[in-house]
Amino acid sequence: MSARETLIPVCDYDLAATLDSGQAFRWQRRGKAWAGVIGRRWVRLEAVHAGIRAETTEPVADWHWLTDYLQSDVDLTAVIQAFPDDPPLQQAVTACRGLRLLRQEPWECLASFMLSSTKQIVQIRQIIATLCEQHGTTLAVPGGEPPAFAFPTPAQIAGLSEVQLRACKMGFRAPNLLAAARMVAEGAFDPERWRTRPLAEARAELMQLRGVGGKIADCVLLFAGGFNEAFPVDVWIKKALQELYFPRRRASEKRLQQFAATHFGPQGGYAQQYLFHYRRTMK
DNA sequence: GCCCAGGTGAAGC
DNA sequence: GCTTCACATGGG
Repeated sequence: MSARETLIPVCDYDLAATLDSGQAFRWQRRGKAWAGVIGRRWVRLEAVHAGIRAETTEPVADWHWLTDYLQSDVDLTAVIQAFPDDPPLQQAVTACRGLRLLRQEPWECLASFMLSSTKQIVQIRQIIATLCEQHGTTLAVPGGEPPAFAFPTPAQIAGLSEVQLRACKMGFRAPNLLAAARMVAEGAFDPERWRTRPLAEARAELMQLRGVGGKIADCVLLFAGGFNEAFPVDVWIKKALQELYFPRRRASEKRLQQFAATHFGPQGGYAQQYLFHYRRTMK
């Protein structure tokens, strides 16, 4: 049975917080719903009482691509029970209950976070929107919807010049993205193979790319690879850790990194997302 | 104008 | 080892 719509039954899922939390950059609010692109499909999502209502352009027989992206089968209670039992984290969990991690497509996630360095989230969204509009494949959308575009493939980006990429306002990040796209297009880097390796190896593999350091690698490991123990340390997390866990004395960069890597356990990536969202939206 | 942004890499002590 | 700086661009 194919249909253009479905209901994904799920509870404890804050769709708005999840889609707007800075882990993915392509979701647009449309009233009570959200419009976006997953792979080569346009999608509209809306939180309803029984779960998440989804609508696509063409009829769909198997919705696994969407439930996998949304990670709607994850038992959030079990994830949160694996968190360390400390007051700051419990406070963030209480405030942001229902916040989830998505499972994104590896190339789009890698490229997106390569464009994220020292940019505000609103600006990252703008750069990526421009990149997709100018260089991504146009997708079919329902009547009345504005045009939608796929994220440009490695081959599409590899065929561009640095000047064309800089025209998307990505500045000094342009040569790094171009080099990565060319490596993928030439077969010198597989944007998916790292997911099958142990975390440390996968992280090292990603960090071979110029412009990918520890933080961006951790974002890709977490948001596209399902490495839930990955804990990206960015400026917001540094503020959160400093204020919540070291309020008396200033903690060094190294101390914060050490704490981040050891305190939060196997579901540290979820904990990171709660602390990140809490610090960014609650104060 | 000024400071900062989901950083990284290279150069300087 | 650790600290400082350049790198584009735009928001607040």
